[in-house]
Amino acid sequence: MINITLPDGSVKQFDKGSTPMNIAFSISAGLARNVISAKFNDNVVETITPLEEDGNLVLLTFKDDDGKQAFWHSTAHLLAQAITKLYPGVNLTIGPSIEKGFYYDVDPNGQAISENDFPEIEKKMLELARGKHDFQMHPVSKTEALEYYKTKNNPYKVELIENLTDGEITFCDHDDFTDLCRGGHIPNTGFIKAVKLMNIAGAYWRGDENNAQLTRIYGISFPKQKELKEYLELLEEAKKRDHRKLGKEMKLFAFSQKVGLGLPLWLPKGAALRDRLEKFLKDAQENAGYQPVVSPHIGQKELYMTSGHFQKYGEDSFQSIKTPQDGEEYLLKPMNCPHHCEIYNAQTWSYRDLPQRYAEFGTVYRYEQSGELHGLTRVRGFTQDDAHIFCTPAQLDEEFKKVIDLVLYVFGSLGFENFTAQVSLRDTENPSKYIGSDENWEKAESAILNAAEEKGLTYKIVKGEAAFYGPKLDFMVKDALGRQWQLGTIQVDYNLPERFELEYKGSDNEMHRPVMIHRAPFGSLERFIAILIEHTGGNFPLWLMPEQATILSISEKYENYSKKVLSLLKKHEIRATFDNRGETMGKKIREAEMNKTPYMLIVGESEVENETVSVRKHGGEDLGQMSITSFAEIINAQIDKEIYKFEV
RNA sequence: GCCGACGUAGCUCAGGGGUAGAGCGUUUCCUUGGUAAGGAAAAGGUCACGAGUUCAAUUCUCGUCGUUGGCUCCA
Repeated sequence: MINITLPDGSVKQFDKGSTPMNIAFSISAGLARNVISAKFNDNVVETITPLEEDGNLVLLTFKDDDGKQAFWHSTAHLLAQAITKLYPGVNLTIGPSIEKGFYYDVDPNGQAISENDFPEIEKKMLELARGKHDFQMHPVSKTEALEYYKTKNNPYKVELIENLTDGEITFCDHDDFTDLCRGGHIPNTGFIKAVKLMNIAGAYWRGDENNAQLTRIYGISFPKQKELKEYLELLEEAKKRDHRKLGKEMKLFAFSQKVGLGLPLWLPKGAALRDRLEKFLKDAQENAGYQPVVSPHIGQKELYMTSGHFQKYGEDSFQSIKTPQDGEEYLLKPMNCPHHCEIYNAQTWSYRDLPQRYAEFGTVYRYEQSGELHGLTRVRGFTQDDAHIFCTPAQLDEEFKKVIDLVLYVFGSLGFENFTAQVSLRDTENPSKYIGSDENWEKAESAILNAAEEKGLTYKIVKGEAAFYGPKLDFMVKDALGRQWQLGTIQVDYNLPERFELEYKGSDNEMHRPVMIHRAPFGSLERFIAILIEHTGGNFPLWLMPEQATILSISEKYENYSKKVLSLLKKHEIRATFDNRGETMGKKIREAEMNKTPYMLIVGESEVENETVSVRKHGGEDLGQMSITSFAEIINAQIDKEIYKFEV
């Protein structure tokens, strides 16, 4: 007998070799019908895996994340089977589950698979699924496994197997299909009732652009048709929040082919929104002891040779700017830090002067790959809310923590609660990607980890994601479609101070090297605003809204009074417009609703008589008639609630 | 940069080898209206650009540019 501990803490005895499915049955038949996977001692196992020892068992259904993963991974097998049947000769590679669904990478071996083929593949998959074929794992020896795929002429699987150790290699069979697989399946294909192939894309084998390009098919599946329908509807809703669509509709920004790829143009409403965000952060930074600085948009090539940026990125960047004089080379500024280092170097410093915190909304230009450009989230010209803190090594921890506070304040004020903190460290196996000594890197990395710990951040560590000069703490936020973007970033840097020979005089009367913190709470204004648009669906906090109120006159007769209201609102610093067109009230309200205007002020005979406005909120709530002053109070109270001061 | 899809009016999109359509928006006229579309008329397009096939190309083919979904990259 073995003792199985269930999630509720209860311990039950079962025969040795009982499977999770046996155990599910012993609890209830209903549960057993829905169990698709299981976790034994934190490892995902099959529902038919015999359990041989005591342990904790979690039975998983499609509602559990791990259950979904098993479900989707199993569907990937099904996709592979369908493709193999429809396109004999394709070479299968890998087919994992992902956050939302699964994909399979195949080498089509010269055959063309396109989106047009999806319906046929989906049909085949469902047809195969209906056979209720069991997924069955069995171990194979390395020799056997290699033999199997060599016969099939599949170099990809052979490569995968060669990197595995004998004894840990398993195949998974279902129906007449066999695939190399480490496990995590649902009991049988019959659970898969709804399948949708989402898109097709090129992907490099093993993610290396020097390797062959494979065809990747993305898909998603569900136990019920209804769930698929709901998922697709959710996707449609998300698309409505796309910042590229809303940015155009709300006249915030535009792109022009004539101006150039990835070079955003800010229209008046968007520029004003940006301005408000800048002012918001400038106020907070002033309270936090930052000093504004300004540096030019270009700098001598030599500057970026000193920093190392040119050696690292020069080839793939905008090329140098020609001058009438021979031998002069200037570059568009890709980073503000070299300039700020020279600002620090403009005078001599004592340890008593540190930290120096230099802040600049600096516009930088980077030649991003054309395929990578994406609305405002990935552009070639953008403005960083950049600052560099020059401090003594002893001040580093404190300064770093203060920056975390500032970033959290910014995110909190703008409603970004669902961020991921990511500590990006260097890839120690690839030292040529980085500059500076091991000692400096270790100091910088431990400073970040300590600060993140002390601030109680939940963070994940990613090796190999550091900047070339130092490790980072990044704050990542997802867009409407679930794609993750880096917004805020804080970086510790011992290396640029060395390269720029930055110094201060210590209490010991000797010269010392300061440490630098690079930081940007927004990251870039462009990307931040893009994500803000997607999170709010264009319904920004009132203090950011381009248009806070609009006056809708019931007829043109009330033009004079409406204009008076408009000027009163202006006196109260409320951004308002006046719609005096000869349209019906229904139409004006509809348009204001579509426009996302937070407050509609209706003006007719009664309002003129009483010197009031009738207030309708976006969404339909009727606040009734009130004086302009009362309305202004409501607006200001709401703004005060939304935006608060950053205190150090 | 790589693989795939797409590019028709200001916007959203339909169409299709014989030089174009809808809705919304715009303009004008009628209507002067009380909480999500009042009515009518008009203007508006080298069908992204270039080449090829064809009697004829916006439609088919190729190329370029752009957009887009991924991959790679991201100081």
